[in-house]
Amino acid sequence: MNTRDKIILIGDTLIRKRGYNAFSFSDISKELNIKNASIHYHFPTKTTLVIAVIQKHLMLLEKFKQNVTDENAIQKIIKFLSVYTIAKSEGKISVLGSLANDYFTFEPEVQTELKILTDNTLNWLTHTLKEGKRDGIFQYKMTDRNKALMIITNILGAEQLSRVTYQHDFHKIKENVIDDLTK
Amino acid sequence: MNTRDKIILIGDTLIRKRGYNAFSFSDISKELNIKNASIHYHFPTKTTLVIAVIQKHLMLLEKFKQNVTDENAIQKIIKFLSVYTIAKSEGKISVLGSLANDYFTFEPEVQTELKILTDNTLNWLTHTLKEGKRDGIFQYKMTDRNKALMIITNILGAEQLSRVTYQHDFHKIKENVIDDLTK
DNA sequence: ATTTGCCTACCTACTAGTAGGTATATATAT
DNA sequence: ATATATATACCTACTAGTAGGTAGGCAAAT
Repeated sequence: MNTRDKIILIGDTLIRKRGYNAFSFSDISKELNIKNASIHYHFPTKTTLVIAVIQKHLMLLEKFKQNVTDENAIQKIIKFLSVYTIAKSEGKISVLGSLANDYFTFEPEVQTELKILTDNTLNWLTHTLKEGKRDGIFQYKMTDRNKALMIITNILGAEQLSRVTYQHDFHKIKENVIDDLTK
Repeated sequence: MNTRDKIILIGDTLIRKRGYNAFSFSDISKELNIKNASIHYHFPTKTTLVIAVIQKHLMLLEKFKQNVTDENAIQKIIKFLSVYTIAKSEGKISVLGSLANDYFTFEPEVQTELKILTDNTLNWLTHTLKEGKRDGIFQYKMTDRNKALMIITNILGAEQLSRVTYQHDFHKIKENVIDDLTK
């Protein structure tokens, strides 16, 4: 892996473990054993780095969508949630959750990119729920987008809350989300 | 109001609007038109300030509990959720949500206080749900604590997500939580 | 006379970011 | 093949500004 990609990877981890405003370029440079100025060679500002991190996740989301296109709705949802579970087991919350928290401290460009990632995620979830309902796998009364909102907020909230309470709470919430959908 | 309480109030607002790691003592001193060092007179460290903020919310929670003791479960839940709605309309998320995000950047004492606030909130919610179920007002299959977890994560997640999407999403999620409980 | 609540004036450590230099590799022109 | 130019990826050394925090002084209230 080249240095640029390593910086993105470490930045991503720091954002999701500690938060955007709780890490500095020197955290990254120390881990890579290069100098602070060298990080600025690859990313002139912290803003350009966080945008690169968001764009990596936009790419990963597209890949994920393609990987699960042939599966049924319930399998899609289970795999979607397992992405958050795996990250959680490594002490990381989602970029979406972490950066949403710091939303008002960002420059407009970052806010725009984050909006795109959020909309993409929410749209995929909405569409997948609709598909599952059409196929008689899922039951719920509210609109598809509202159900998507309920599920995504359960996950984002669970990531946060289980930092304070117990890791186990995250898994309980995830199980409840799936049980509730399939009844 | 004395200066100490003003500092707590401004600190509280900054934490909930921008996050713990995105504000400094000078943000507070500028707003109060006093010097940076004077903040340190009241709160020797940033840690002591955030603890005072959490403890204020512990007090407010106790007051809230007392205020609603005579109401029925559904009214209790509605009033509980409206606390978050009012804050949201002022651009503030809950202390719980904001500080949970920065959990790993805190000293142990802060983590302990935050755990207490979280447990108190969760316990009250669990107890109120149980009460409503006993009285035939609420219907749900999972355990009381699990239901409490689902509701609180919906709210915490909604606070975050609606920063990125639309203010309106927060209200939709809140309505869904109440509708789902009462069916 | 002591406490309260602020002040001036400072400190150290760190932040993001810049200027300018260098070794190495690669591409191009002679 | 050799000289030259260019790009890459780092470096040292620096800047201006901010972070949290401290020492000691002073006026007013208790």
